[in-house]
Amino acid sequence: MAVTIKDVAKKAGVSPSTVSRVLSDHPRISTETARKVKAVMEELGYHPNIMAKSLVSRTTNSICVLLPKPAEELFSNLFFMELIRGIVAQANRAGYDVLLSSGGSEKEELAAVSRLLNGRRVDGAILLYSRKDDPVVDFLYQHGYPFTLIGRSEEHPDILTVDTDNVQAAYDATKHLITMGHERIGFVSGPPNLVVSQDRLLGYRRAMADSELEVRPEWIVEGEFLQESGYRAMSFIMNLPNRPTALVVVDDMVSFGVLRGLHELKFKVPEDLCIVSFNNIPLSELSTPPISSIDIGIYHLGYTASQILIQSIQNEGTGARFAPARNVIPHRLIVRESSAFAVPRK
Amino acid sequence: MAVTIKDVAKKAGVSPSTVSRVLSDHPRISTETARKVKAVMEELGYHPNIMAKSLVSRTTNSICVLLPKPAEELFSNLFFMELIRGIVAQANRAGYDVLLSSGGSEKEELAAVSRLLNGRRVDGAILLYSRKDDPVVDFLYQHGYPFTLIGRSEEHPDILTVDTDNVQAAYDATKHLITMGHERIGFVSGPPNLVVSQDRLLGYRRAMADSELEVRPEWIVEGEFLQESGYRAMSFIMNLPNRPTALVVVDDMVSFGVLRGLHELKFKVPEDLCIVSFNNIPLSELSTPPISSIDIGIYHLGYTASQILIQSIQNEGTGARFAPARNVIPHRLIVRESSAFAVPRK
DNA sequence: CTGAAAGCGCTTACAG
DNA sequence: CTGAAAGCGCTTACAG
Repeated sequence: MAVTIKDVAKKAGVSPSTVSRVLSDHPRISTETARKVKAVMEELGYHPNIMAKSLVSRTTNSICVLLPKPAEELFSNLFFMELIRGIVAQANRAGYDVLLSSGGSEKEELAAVSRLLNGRRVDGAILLYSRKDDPVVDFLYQHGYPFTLIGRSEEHPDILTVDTDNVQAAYDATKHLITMGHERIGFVSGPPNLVVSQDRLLGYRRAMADSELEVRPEWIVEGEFLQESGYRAMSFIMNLPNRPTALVVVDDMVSFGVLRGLHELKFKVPEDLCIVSFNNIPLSELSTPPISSIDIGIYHLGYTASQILIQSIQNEGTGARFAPARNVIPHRLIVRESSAFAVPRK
Repeated sequence: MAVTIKDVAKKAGVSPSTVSRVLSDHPRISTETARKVKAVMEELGYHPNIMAKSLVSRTTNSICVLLPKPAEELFSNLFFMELIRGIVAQANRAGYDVLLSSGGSEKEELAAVSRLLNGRRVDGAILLYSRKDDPVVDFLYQHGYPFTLIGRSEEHPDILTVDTDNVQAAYDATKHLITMGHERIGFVSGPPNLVVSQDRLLGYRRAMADSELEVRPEWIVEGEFLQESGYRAMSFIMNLPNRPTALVVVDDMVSFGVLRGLHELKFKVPEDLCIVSFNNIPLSELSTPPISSIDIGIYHLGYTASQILIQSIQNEGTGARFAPARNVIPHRLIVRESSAFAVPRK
């Protein structure tokens, strides 16, 4: 049987209320009493029961993170791990625990969220993905539970989100290639129904248009956030009659596939084809050649998501809102060897 | 204010006890009553308060996973993510929630564990690393809390662990190279104080000894579980007068460094040097060339760790023990291009 | 098969 | 500054 507040109270010759007050550093407690009670707690090895505290305080000091279903694991595990590291680091710093949840099916996912939030096991949630018409988002939104979306929601512009300005990021990536003298630039995209694919494609188009460069439909290939996509895209793109001299690739993992495909086809990077991609996962500087990539600050995204979620939990009821609904984490282009080839001027 | 058991009881015209019994599928409840109560629960949108339940049942249906400190993040994030995926999948299936915790310093780590276990917030813990003289292990062990170690403990042979037979795995890897005709085989190791480095080195030595092959000290290089280590090792090893024709490398990430180093030095894999490494992370089949690797079933390791932990939690008190203390997950060699070069017979 | 009562370990107005 | 009491939402012997 664990030591309770009563045991401490009895041994210290005070009431349970007093022990509780010492525990929460209540101001109106004499230094003497506090000292004595603390000594007894130490002596008895007292540890407050978190569940009991939660029950009465109606707050859990926990948040949950919802992993996407395996089927939708479009990004690399590296991406999620980095996100989670950021979330856990910030949450722990703020005194919050992080609960991980991953539903098998969409139904299970919703059931899990309902159990955790309705069951008052966590104070809020972070969603690591943004789908269209997500029932989980609807659930959280309708019940008024605090939550943060890593990504962007088109349906609910007022919910808390942390995101990259993907349009601008793609614009920057494309502009970099244009500055290097490239005029025929292709785009290897992800699943067309994902907001991130759309945004990055749009940024690419804008940069091309701003420089009055042609975008041919066959230069744009859609696929998954998987190496295979990049791999497969190469045999198509490199066989085009007037093929691009550079590519903007939607994700580093896809770029790995691109590199492998080019290697097999005996093309050289960056001489035959320049590449810039997104996310700057740790491996992108280790490939042969190292890949130029837009660093979107994954850890920072997670860290911020946790921060604004906890803020909104703690300000619940007060109505105060410190973070804007949409939080954009700055990105920056890291230039490496894969784009280090200037096209000779004609 | 959320709907409680009392609200349901009142509306259904029964006592709270009955509602509670319906909730836990108590056998001695009439079908009629159960039906009615369930209907009311549905109607009112009742969700049991998990904290209240935990408080009285003295069990949380949660486990925590302790991430290694950033400083000790020797393995790749990919490795941990895969482990966590396995843990979360099994735990959720068994009706358990998973709490993630990562201490900044060793002190914070211990404080977190103490808070979670002593504070009865979780029923048990999984440690993702095995250090020597780990105070966290000592703490859990002395308090008799259920926990599982992913790795091997030399100090406490009786604690629950899930592990790879690393000696055998390294033996197999080395034997594979020997079978291909290699006689001068080197070993790129990890930090010498880690059990996994020691075990794999031992397996290598045994395989070499069994085949009566010489092991020269300069063929063995120690480092970190980082790409840099492999990278740096190459300029040393490839400049040896009588250099190896094959290498056993302690980890796939290190192999990536090895490949990069060899590429820069203009050596070809597998023609100039064959490579076999460990862990078979998803990327090892995507490098140029794809790396032969010992698949240690990372997801499976996590899955099993969760399984035996939850088993031991549920059998606590009964004294029953279904899993042996040490659980070994089988490994297997995946041969790829990096070792697909047979040394010509002399 | 069902209910009244006690209790899990804590907090917090209300008094004093 | 401190204590007695009520209560957070649930479970579970004990009766009947």
